[in-house]
Amino acid sequence: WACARPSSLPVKNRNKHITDILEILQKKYENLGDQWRVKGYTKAISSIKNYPREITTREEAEAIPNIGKRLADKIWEIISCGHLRKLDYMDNDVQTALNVFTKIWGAGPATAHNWIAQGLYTLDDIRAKAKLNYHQSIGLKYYDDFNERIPRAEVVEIEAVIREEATAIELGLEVITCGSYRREKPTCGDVDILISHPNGRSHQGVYHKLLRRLQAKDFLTEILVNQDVDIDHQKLLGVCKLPEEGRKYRRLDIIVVPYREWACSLLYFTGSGHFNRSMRLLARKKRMHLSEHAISVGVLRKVTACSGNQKLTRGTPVPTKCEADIFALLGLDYLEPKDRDC
DNA sequence: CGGCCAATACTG
DNA sequence: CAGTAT
DNA sequence: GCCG
Repeated sequence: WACARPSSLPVKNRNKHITDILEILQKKYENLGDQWRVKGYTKAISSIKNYPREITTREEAEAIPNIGKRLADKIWEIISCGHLRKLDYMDNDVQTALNVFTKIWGAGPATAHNWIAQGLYTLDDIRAKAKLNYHQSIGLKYYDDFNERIPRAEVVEIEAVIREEATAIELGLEVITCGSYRREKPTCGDVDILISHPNGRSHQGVYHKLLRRLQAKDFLTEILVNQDVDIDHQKLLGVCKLPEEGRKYRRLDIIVVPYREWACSLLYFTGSGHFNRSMRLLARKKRMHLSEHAISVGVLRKVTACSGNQKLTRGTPVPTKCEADIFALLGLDYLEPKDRDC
């Protein structure tokens, strides 16, 4: 299980000539929205990158975990011909455009294909002719900034602004930056900030005041999604910019949760996404249910032909005070955030 | 074959 | 509902 | 895509 062991030290990839080509194919399937095939490629490419020797035969390839007949054939063609004919049949202009378009926040494979079907191939085409929804218009406006990594030092600055404003509203709030920052990555794609209050009630009302304050000082510049689920749960997907000249616009997520959900929220928003899915599947196998709200035991599921696993009972939520409680319930050794990067 | 690296919320 | 996002 |  990915959630059961820390990510190991990287090994030198002795088959880059193979993985480079497979990654192009994987990208193609990403652009098609074929998530399961992409997962298959991810596992296969990872296995190859961790393989200690240069692969020289088809049999050797097929013996590697997560490499089946189809990938073994492709690998053999790469080894023997130095080339994969399948790539020649790909329309590179289309693939290039898809890669560019799907990096617009709010545009995925379906939208990107629609645009190409309309004869649009460049960001200038999109600016001039595409019909954009609100999310996509913001994604396009800040295209370069959003696709730039955020140095940890800047995440610290952004967090400081939010903590200062939050603390001015209510003393004792917990404000913590999650995501790749908490996993100690050198740079981050966005800033994920989780807010709650240990007394279990003073988080209420903080969200709206915080948004107003951040907007008033022109720090929060755009609101993409404003989820106001109930009095206990709010989530912002927005855009922020530090005040100094030349600062970049950054994607900012703020989540406010009740303190009873602190541990599960912290776990969820720290990720990684892969780690979360792995942990949730393990929970399911153990007849539990893990979400960003809670971990429940005694969940019964019905297995039906058409809709797969459906929950019959919600089970009983187990109180948790920290992430370690969740690991323990699942029978796992605790992993530090930096070791959840898989 | 069907499951897999999930569960949930919003937009249009 | 499909699409996109976390 | 791979796997059982």
